[in-house]
Amino acid sequence: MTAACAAPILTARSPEAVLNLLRGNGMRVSTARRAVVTTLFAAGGPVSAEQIAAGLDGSRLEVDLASVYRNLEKLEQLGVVRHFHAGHGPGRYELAGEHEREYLACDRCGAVVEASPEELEPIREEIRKRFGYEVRFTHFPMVGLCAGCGEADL
Amino acid sequence: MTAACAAPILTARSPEAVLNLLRGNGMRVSTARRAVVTTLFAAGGPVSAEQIAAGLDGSRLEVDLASVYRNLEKLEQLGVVRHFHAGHGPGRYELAGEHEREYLACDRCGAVVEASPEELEPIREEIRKRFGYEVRFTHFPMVGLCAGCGEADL
DNA sequence: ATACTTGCAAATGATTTGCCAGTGT
DNA sequence: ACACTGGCAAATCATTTGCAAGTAT
Repeated sequence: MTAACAAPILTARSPEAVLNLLRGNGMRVSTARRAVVTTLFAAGGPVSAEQIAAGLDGSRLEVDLASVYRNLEKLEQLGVVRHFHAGHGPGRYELAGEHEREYLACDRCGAVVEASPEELEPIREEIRKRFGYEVRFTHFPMVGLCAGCGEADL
Repeated sequence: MTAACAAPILTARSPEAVLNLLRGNGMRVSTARRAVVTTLFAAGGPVSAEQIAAGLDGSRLEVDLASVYRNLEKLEQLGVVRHFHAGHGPGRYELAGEHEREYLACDRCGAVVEASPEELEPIREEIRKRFGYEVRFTHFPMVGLCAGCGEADL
């Protein structure tokens, strides 16, 4: 196999673009692989491996879960996919863009909002100064209560 | 059984104090229970259920893991114990103090440092303002690279 | 004596791995 | 043809649950 590219190659515009990218990296385009990719495009946001396996519409499993995980892993190595863990529950996968994404997750309803590294920089800086830690909310988002759940709490 | 107290009752000074607290709440003091409590005191910091079951010294399992989890759950309901999830890997349990604790975890080496809600308030405020989220790093710490691992990274 | 507890086994949920048959190229 | 893949079953990891036997009170 050709050497895998660890750094994100480019923002994939379409399922076909990704599929070609795969071909270019010595990977084959199988039905399962195609399903994972197109489902990821159709989802338009973070989804679980199980959702991908079910083909979004929650119907019967169209692709074996093991294959989904194996494909997601490879796609992630190619920089086409990324995933994060929002509290309890399964990991969430989505197409990777050219810009890094960080998140905030609601502990109660599971809602996830995206944040850009730039707008989180002041926070990162504060933590860096105070604790010497370089925090990232890309793989493990910040967890708390979203506006809605926070109100319901009072 | 007596109504369980959800709010933290008091800071437990000693294993005996906790054990008495349990008795006062209609719980019995069994060998397994005693082991969990004393191990928690001996640990002096966050440990996994497995470590507790092994009796710290990593020897053979002294208490069944299921019992450890069951006990930790009850102790947590009583406000004597708390736990958090630092990235991948098992949850970490420790004695609860009177003050709430938040954490920062290193994604690479697993190191966890404690932070007080007060020193994190500016960050909480920033997030509140910017996203309307009320974040807490008590159950899901902030994750990143600690000073040591960050350097090794460059 | 009785209810609370335990150990052990089996079940869960998320994810990974072994294997061999199937298929892109 | 041949290496890459997929499906399926079994294995892992962390945690939970069912149960019958054991024990604190």
